[in-house]
Amino acid sequence: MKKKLANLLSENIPNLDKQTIYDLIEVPLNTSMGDYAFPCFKLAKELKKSPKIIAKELAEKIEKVNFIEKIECVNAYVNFFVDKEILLKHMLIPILKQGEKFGMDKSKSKGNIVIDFSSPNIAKPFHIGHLRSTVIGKSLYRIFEASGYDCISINHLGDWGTQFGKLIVAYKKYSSKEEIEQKGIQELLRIYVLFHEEAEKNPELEQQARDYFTKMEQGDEETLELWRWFKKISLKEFEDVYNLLDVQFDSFNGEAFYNDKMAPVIQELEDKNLIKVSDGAKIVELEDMPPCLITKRDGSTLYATRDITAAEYRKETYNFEKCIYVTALQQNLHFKQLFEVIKKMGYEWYKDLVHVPFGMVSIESEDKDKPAQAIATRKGNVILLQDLLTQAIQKTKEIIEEKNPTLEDKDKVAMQVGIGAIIFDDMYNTIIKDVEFSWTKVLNFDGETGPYVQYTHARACSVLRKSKLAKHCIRLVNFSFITDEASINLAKQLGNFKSILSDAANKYEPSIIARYAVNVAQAFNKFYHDVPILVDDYDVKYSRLTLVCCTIDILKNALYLLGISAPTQM
RNA sequence: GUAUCCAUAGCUCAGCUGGAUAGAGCAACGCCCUUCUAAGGCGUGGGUCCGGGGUUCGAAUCCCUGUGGGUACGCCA
Repeated sequence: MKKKLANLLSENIPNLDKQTIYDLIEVPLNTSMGDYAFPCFKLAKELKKSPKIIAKELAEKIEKVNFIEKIECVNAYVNFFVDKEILLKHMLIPILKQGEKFGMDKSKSKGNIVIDFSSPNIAKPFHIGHLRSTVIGKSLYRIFEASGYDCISINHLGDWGTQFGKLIVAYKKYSSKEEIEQKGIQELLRIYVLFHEEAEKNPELEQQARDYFTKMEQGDEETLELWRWFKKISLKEFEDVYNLLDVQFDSFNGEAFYNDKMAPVIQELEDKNLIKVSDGAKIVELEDMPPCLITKRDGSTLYATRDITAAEYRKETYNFEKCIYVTALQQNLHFKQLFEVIKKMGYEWYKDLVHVPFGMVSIESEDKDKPAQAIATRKGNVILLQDLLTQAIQKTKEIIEEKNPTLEDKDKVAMQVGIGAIIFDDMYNTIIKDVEFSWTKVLNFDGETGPYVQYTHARACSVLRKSKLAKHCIRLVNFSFITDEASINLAKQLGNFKSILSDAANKYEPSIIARYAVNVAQAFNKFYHDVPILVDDYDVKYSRLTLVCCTIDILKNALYLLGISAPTQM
């Protein structure tokens, strides 16, 4: 539609090329200003005439063609009113034809994208700080999958390091086999916190922890046995969480996986003359930023070493078009350094490495005047995801009992909606923003929330159910019966899906999908309120039901892209 | 100190590749269920777009600068 308009305009504007004209065309906020608008400011310079006069001349010059209903000139804008029937056809027919597949290019024809996300340090319980990476990563997975890529999800587990040395010390001093087997990760957390409390008084403990970790690195069977045991217990808990959130990983290759793969990479850095020795540590010097540490004074490896190794391994294994790291903003420098080292190694694919950073989560202070508190597992200042989800599901159940007590499958729906609320809340704002966790806010299901979108979807499904017409029956239709503003506005929103999806993919920003879902829901609710759907007149009813069907598909797809399920009743 | 991110309504935020009167939600107050799910819709109030310069016909948006806050900066990840 916009292209057609650009063609039409370019016939009348010889001094601008078609693409420029296309880019200049805007969609006015207010429908009283037409469906599309062309601002004439750019032309003013070239033609050396006031933009108002140009707009007026242009409006008179353009011949009316079939799809244009009216051309108006307001100030320096030429406003186009498109024939509503043609507009509706253009927006809705592709959705009606393709249904749930609309806008979802699952051909995997564009190559591979590796997404590294969630990646928690294990042996600590899953808390709200881990949630963001998990939820954003999963959404990006679906966004790129729907954009034609084959995605590979990698959980780069933090399953190696001094923290395990600490746990071994703590286990031997404060716990027992029975207690850990009985209480699982709760017990691991308890002794981990206790370790840090004791280590403040007795720094000797830290050294013991480092010694145990060194033993692990040297292949000491007794400590490795404990490590494997802790890892197994942790993974069990993580799997429960991933099942609840419906997240799957193609690979769990974490830090331990790269233990035996780093030596050749260090050698490669040496061979390429990138290594310098500073204070006994091996570093790579970088321009405009601090050097990247490759090995410690004692020869052991670091975070960056593992990430360089992992990047090379992933390129070899998956031959990715992009490799995306979903981590907190705090790791900005690390990734800048990592990408720069890869570049210095001579790999052109350093350009395909992308860091998608998100803001920090803190916990709202009970005293409102005090600042929010940082999450700190060591201090026990955490909100566990299990608790959060339990509360959200409980709250949902109460609302269902109150609003829709005869609903079937209450427990299932409560889970879908409660979890959906949490996921949606985490991605509704631009992901770079810091989040201050607040129980009252996260458990409020009014307004721009996941439940609002889900509710709208369920409402649309309900109308369709009551119509007694099957969804697949509602296909081609005479759109001349749709003339009111609420319907047309809804159709326009529905027609935006594809461009919203590509915008979200280009910006690595799931919030764009979330906000779009709310816009569609708002447009539908307005339509639902203003326009009776199940009326006696068959043609009117049928054409309005097309809008209902399209809304169902679009909302379902938008929620899918966010990793949220769309119940048909709630 | 250096780098980086952020600053828009009481609160949480959209808008930022420059364009028409700066938009939502929450909170507050008022209205709408004998009609398809009121987890909804409508209305009212609420703004020095952090300050100051600059570029431009035009700046919340771009550039410079100041302020306030977050984060990171060699042997953690």
